[in-house]
Amino acid sequence: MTNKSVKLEDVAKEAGVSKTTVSRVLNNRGYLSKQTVEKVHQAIEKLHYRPNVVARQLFRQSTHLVALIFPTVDDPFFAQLEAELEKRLAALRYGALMGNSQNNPEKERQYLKLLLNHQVDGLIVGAHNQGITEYQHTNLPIVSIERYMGNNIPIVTSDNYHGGELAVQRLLNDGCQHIIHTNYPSYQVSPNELRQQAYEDVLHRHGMKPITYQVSFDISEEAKKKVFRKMFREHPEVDGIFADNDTNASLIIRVGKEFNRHVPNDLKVVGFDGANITRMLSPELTTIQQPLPEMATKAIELLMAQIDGKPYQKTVKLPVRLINSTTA
Amino acid sequence: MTNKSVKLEDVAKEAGVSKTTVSRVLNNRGYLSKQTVEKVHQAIEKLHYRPNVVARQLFRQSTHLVALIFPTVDDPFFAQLEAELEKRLAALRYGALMGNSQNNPEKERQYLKLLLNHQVDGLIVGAHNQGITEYQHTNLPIVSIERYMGNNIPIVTSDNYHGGELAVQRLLNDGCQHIIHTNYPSYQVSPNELRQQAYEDVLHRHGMKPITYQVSFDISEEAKKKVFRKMFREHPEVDGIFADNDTNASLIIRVGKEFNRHVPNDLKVVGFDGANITRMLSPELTTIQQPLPEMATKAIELLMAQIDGKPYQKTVKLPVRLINSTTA
DNA sequence: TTGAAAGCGCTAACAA
DNA sequence: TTGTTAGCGCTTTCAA
Repeated sequence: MTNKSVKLEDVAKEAGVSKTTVSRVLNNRGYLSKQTVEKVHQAIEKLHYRPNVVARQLFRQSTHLVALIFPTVDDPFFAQLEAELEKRLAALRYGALMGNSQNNPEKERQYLKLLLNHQVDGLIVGAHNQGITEYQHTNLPIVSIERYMGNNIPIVTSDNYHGGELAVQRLLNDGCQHIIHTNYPSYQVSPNELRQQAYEDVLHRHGMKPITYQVSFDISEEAKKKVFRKMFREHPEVDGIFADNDTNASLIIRVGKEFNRHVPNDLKVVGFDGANITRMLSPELTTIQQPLPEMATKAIELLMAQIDGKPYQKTVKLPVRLINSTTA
Repeated sequence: MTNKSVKLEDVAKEAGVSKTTVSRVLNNRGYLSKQTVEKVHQAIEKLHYRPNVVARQLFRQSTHLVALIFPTVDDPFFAQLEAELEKRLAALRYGALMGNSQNNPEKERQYLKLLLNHQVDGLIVGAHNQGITEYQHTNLPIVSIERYMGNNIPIVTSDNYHGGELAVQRLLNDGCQHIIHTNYPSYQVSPNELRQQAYEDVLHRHGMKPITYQVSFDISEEAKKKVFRKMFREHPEVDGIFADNDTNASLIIRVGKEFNRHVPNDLKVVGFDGANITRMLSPELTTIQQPLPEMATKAIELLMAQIDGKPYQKTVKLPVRLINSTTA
C-alpha cells in the first residue's frame, strides 16, 4: 500500500500546489492558509506519501543516527548499556547503529569507517581497544564510556576506585586474609585500572600483598577457566577474590568447586557490574553495581550537548553501590 | 584532520580531472588510465576525502541499513541473536539499526515508522506484538524470527514442537508425575505455541493433565514471581516444570526455594533458549537450546535473497537440542 | 500566502 | 579514456 515511489512532487500535483508548499506543510514552516494545509494533508493520505529521509539528510547534512561501538552486546553489562542508550536515543528520535567490535582493533577500525560512512551524527564508544587514533580525527561528537580516549573526548565512568574499595573492604570484613584480584589488561590509563589501584591501596593499608591475575576480555570461556585454575594452583591459600566483572566471578566460583573450594564457606567472591541479567540469573552474587541507567542518561546528555553546540562536562563520575548477597 | 566538507568536486579539482573520473576511481568502474587513478588517489589522500554516503544512498535508493526489531537487547536470547545478526550484517557491509520495542505495540509501531523513514533496505523482526498490520504494507524485504507475521513473510524458527517434546520427556524420565508448563500469552498462531502443544500432547499420551500458567514477557521480575508463587500454592503437588525460557526457569527455581522445594530433589525444572550468557551464568540449568547462530545465518540469508530479488524459502525450521545439566 | 529555481554530493547516460 | 549534464528527493532563498 505504502507506495515507496510516491514523492513530494506527486503530492504537490495531487493537491494542486507547488513542491515548496508541500514541504512547508510537512515541516510546519512559513505562512500557510488553512485550506492549503488541508488539501495537502488529504493528498498525503490519499497517496500514502512518506517523505524520503535520505534526501532530507543530504540537504540537512545530518542523519539523526548515532553509532554505538561496544565490544559485544552478548554480555549482560553491554547489553543493558546498549538497551538503555537505545531507549533514550529513540525518545529523541535518533536511530541507534550497532557496532560490536569483538574487542578486535581491526574490526573496531572497520566499524568506525563503516559507521562514519553512514554519516552518523555522533558516536558513543565503550569498546576496549586502544591505539585507535582515528577517533581523534573525526570532528564528530563523541562520548566515551569507561574508557580513556583522549583529552578532548568526554568520558562517563562509574566510581571505579570507590567500587574497588567497597569490594575489598567487604572481603576484609568477611575475614579474608589472602585476597586476589582479576582484571583485564589495559594498555593505557583506563578507568578500570582504578579498581586495581583501590585494591592495592586497601591491601597495602592492611599490610597484605596484592596479587592480580590478568584475564583478557575476548578469550574463550575455557581459556579463562585455565587462568583461574592456574590461580587456584599457584595460590591455594586464596580465600577472597575481587573479580573485575560478574561473569568472571561466576566462572571463578565454578572453577573453585573443582578445587573443592565452596562459596561462601571456603571462598568469598565479589564481582563487578551488577547488570540486570546477572542479578536475575545469579542473584546470589555479591557485587559492585554500576549505575547503568544513569550512565546512559549522562552519555546521551553529553552527546546531545555536543551535537547542539552547547557546553558540556569533560568527565562524569557516577556512584557505585555494593550489593550484598551470599557469595561474600 | 578528516575535513568533513571535502567533496568529490574538490578532489576532482585537486587531481585536475572531472567529477565523473573521480567517481569512477572510487567505484572502480569503467576505463581508467593508471596515471589518472594514481593522481586521483593522491588527491584523495591529500585532502582526506571520504565519500558522502548519504548522497550515494539518495541516488542508489538504498541505504545498506537493516533494522532489527526485537523486544529488548537486555535478555540473553535476544542479546545473542542481535549480536549474531549484527556480526553477519557487518560482514556484508550492512549497518544494523536497533529497535527495541519493549513489547509495547505502540512503541513497535513508532519504531517501524522511525526505521522506515531511515529508508532501511530490510527488516528482521522478532518482537512479540501482534496486530501490527503496517508490516504488510511495506514492500520491504522482511524476515521474521519465531513469530508468525503473515503468509507472505518468511519465518525462521527453531523446532519448538520437538523442543517441547524433549523437555517434557526429560521430566517424565526423571519420574515427574505433575508437570506444569509456563508460557507467555500469544494472540495469534505463534511458534512458541507449539511448545505448549507438544507439552499437552505428550502429557495426554501419558494420561496426565496439562496445566499451563501464562506469564507476560514484559512484566517486572516481581510480578512474574507472584505468578509462580500462585502456581506453587495452587499446585503443591507439582514436581516438574517446563518453563518457556531460561530466565523464567531461573526465577521458578528461586521461588521454589521459598516453598522449600529444592532442585533437583523436590523439583525438576527444564528451561528453553540456552543462550550463551545463560549457559555462562547458570550452567546448572537443564534446558532446550535453540540454534541461535544458525537462526541468524538463515535469517540473513533469507533477507539477502529478498534484497537481491532471488528466490527464498518461506519457512525455515532448525533443530533444537537438550542440554543435560543438573536442574532436571 | 505561494512558487520557481538552485543546490545538498553523488552517479550514470551519453557524447566526445 | 575522459567529460558534460541531468537527476536522485528534498529544503530554502528569493521573488512575486
